[in-house]
Amino acid sequence: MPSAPPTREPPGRYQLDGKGPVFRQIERSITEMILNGRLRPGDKLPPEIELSDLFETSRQTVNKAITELAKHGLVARRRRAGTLVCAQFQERFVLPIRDISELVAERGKDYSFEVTRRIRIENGRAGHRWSDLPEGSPLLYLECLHRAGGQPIQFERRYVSIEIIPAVEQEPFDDFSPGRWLQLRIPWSTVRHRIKAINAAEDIARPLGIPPGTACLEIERATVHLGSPITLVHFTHPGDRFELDGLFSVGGDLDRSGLG
Amino acid sequence: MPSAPPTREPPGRYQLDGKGPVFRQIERSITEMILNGRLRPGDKLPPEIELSDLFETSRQTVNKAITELAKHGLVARRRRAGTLVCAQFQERFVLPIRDISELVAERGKDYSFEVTRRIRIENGRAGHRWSDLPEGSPLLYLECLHRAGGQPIQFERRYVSIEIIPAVEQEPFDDFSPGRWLQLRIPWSTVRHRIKAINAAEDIARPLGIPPGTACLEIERATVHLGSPITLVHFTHPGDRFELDGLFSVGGDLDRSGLG
DNA sequence: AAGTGGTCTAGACCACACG
DNA sequence: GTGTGGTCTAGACCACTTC
Repeated sequence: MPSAPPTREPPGRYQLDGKGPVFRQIERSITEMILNGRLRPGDKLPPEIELSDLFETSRQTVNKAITELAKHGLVARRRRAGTLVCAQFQERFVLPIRDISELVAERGKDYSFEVTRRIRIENGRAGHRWSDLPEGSPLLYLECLHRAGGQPIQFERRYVSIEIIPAVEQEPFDDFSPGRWLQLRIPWSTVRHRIKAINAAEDIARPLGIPPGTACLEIERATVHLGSPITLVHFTHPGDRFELDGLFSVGGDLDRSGLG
Repeated sequence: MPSAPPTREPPGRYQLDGKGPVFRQIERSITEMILNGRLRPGDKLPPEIELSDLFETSRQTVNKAITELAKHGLVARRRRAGTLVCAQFQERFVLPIRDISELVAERGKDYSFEVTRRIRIENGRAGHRWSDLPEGSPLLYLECLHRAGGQPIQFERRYVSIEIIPAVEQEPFDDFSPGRWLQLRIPWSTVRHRIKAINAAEDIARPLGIPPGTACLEIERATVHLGSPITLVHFTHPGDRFELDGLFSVGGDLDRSGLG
């Protein structure tokens, strides 16, 4: 270990630390001041012009830094009024939703899937309905079981619009799961997710190998491309075998977390 | 309505549409080309210098636009190699997690809460454990029921570190729920979420007024500030009264969705 | 009216990665 | 080496919005 620097500045003045791009240094400097409480919610930051003097840089560079902070919700900007530290960095938590095969692989288990059912139906018939498409639209209905280390971990029920993706009728899904296959073939532009807890009904409990009534996490995903609904899928996971999780840090990685 | 423009360009060349800031126009132009399939995964975009000629603007402006697209995952940039259209706009879905009182208010129902239990404990005793803190740390344990239109919608069990937030011991939580109170008082810097489905045990089912075994969505949130764990909370929601949802669109709002 | 952020320019130097 | 993106500058004009 080299000796400590001669003077230990109290962290967080309008001051650069020389590490990395200047605009990142500015971001860090101000984020630290907010986290330290040196800048408190409602406080006004100096105008860009003044900050560019304090940091001895151009106004563009300051603007880039502060605009970034505003995107992350730490400050709010308004012309004439200036830049204010947000009352609360909003409840801006976000949760990533990832592909099951990746998650399984990441945990070092074998991933496998099996298409267990595959029928052509018309929308609205036989208890199948996808309300984003008109009655009678031709659909492919798929059921697919995903396993981690041999144990069922996700049961998938999916509708695919045959009008939009005619090729789906011929596809055997030997190499790729329906989700992957679609992902590789069709770009999406809008996706809606809904996440809820359900008690597993008999038809879901059986393939998953769990007692009926077991709590399951259900993720619904509706995918649209340029206004056309492409696929609607329900992923069902036994509650004791799967959870969503996400870590979120303000300003990137200032905080070494303190969490396991 | 003015008359339609004389020529209808096929959408998506390297061309501006005159609406809004130039860098947004560039973003739109390229996003459209990707969604249209005019630019396909793996395709290389012209270098910034060239784009700045095509769009008749400065390189800075082009850079700002493309950097944005890269952040959204539509393209990947590498020095020397150039800018490539991503194979798949990754599974970059994210799900916002919001405060229950806001959600309730948004749906036009009355929100209320009630602190139903409040005890001081030492970590690791009497069945209470928060593994991010050492054995024996003084904690405040709170239970709190949140209602929407009189109906229980969220049951909250929370630990607060008394060492970090001594004031919490005196706080009656009359005006603000524990979550709000902490939010106003303590900034956080890192948050971990876990979401799973559970069958409601008796002690949770009773306050929520649901039969034991009912599937519930459980959200765990651990909050840390500058390395110090602040609070750990479990929110439990009856599966039939609550769901998380989120809509995600590529490139902002190009797509009018096609979803209800 | 004036202060503040929003955007744009033309040019520059640098860092990196590939050939 | 050389092409490409990454960053920075000094200056400019404009658009809000509050004073």
